[in-house]
Amino acid sequence: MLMTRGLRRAAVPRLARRYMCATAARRTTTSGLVAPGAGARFHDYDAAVTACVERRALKQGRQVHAHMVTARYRPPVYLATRLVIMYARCGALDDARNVLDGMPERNVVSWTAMISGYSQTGQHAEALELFIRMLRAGCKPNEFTFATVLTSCSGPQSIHQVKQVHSLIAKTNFESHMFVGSSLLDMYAKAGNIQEARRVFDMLPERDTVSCTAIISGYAQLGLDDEALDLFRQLYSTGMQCNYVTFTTLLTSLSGLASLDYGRQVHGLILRKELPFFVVLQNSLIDMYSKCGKLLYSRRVFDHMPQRSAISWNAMLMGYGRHGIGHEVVQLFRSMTEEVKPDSVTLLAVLSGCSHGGLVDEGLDIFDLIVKEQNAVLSIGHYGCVIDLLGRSGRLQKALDLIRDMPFEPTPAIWGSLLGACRVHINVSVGEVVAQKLLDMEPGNAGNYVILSNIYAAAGMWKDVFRVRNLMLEKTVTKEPGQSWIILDKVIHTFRSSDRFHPRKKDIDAKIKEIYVDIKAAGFVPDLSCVLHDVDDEQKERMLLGHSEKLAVTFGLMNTPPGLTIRVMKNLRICVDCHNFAKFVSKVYRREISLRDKNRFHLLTDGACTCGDYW
DNA sequence: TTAGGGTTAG
Repeated sequence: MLMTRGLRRAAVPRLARRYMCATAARRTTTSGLVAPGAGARFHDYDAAVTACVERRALKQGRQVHAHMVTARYRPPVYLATRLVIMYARCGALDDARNVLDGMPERNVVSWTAMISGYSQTGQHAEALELFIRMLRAGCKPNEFTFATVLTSCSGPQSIHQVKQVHSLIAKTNFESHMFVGSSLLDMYAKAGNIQEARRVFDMLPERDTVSCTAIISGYAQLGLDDEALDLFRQLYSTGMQCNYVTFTTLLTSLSGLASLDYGRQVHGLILRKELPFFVVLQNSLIDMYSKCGKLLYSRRVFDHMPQRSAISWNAMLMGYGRHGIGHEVVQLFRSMTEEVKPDSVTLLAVLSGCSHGGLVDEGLDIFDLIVKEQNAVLSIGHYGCVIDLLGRSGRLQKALDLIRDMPFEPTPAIWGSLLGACRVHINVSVGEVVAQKLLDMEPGNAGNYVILSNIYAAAGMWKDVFRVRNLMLEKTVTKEPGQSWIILDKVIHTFRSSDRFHPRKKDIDAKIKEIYVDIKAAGFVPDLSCVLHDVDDEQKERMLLGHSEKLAVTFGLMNTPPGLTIRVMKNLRICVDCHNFAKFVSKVYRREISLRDKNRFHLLTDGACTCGDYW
């Protein structure tokens, strides 16, 4: 009876009503006497709102709120805060904000709940703005506020924002609070300052799985895979507890390193832990095996998954594409459409897979089909893939037309893709137009000069090769330092161009000279257009021999038994001369060579490569 | 009384 006093039954949702009754029963049995009044109504509303918060029941929550308004009930701070939380958790941020703005006084909980609502829906500017309003209103943030607001320090100004929030935190004791510290170090790492992230981590009085995972993830996100792996080993040996997020993070770094042995070991650890099924973790395993060159293992993981997300399919499609297995890309894509809806990444994976797999027309057909049937929103990346497909098939003019007609300003990557096609199809006229665009856009990028020089050299236009070299000398050109690595017995051996400091430099030099004689006898001709320095031909040959991937292949040949595949990784795209070198080594020494460059795998067997000399 | 930290494909 009491519970419906002043509350029309029909207006109160069933869920809320049930909680109201439960509260009434409790109160009746404990006190034995329940008097009607404002106190009773508070508990009814409180229980009802709590039920809605727990169940994310927005509709019922709105009804309870409407009931308060109709009954002219003015909720106290606590209850109004619960309403803010209810709306914020249900994603109804405008309603949450209305309640917050209408509160005669607000506490740290109501401010924080609202900030959290904005953070979790990606409205970071609003979150930060509200945080500032909170400070101006004289409300002191607590550990929850700091942990929340830090997650909104993103975007181009993130490092300054993190530093500002950090200076506020430093005035409190919250810097060593586990959640605040984890959030702080995570944001420093995301903003690119791994040193500061590490400093915060090292200062934490206690560490848990999340804080350890956050710092490892920080190294992984910045591509510092070696450091991520080292830190994991160190923390693991001192008793760090791992969960599925830790393993997912670690697998990302092992993928980057292409460290198959560690990858398998971690997989074994995961199996022994008997963790429940997590899609994200399995997706990481698919990606790790594919980037380690073991597609069959990826497929095995993929096939055994009880559930798959679009990301699982995309990871598998990318894997086939990366290995140049075009027909599997197309076949898997067809199966995918029966199970889940392809997304924009799927289209990228299929287009790039068809391009790398040599299935030009199939790729163009799928592109037309998806664009027509699904009204897909196309990004510049999709256009890049189609331009790549047209370029691969030699339809350079069509590719040029598409660049002119597409609704995006062409980026250097787009022109670069076309320039690569001009090199493969030795098209000087289009190549010159494209190169001019590129040289205007990024005059300091050495790679563009090299490819233009390759084109002239392939066409026998030696005067122009000379002209490009002089052009390059006039500018200050830079090149990301190339490095290659090979993993033998879990030890990573890294080589830089003309590595002078490798402990086995003498042995490697002797072996590479021996290889050079052998492959030259089999018909290898060095491609001097890959060197643009103003030196004589003999010196050019010496410089080419210093390329990091040649050193790594040579080191592999020296240190692995006959018959074993040599697996080498490179951080940039492989150069024409090194590709040719590897082809001859595979033939003369009867060795399969797997070369993973920035974009894809080259599997070289008996003088031929799976990329079909287009990459 | 309550708000909170780490993760996968390109």
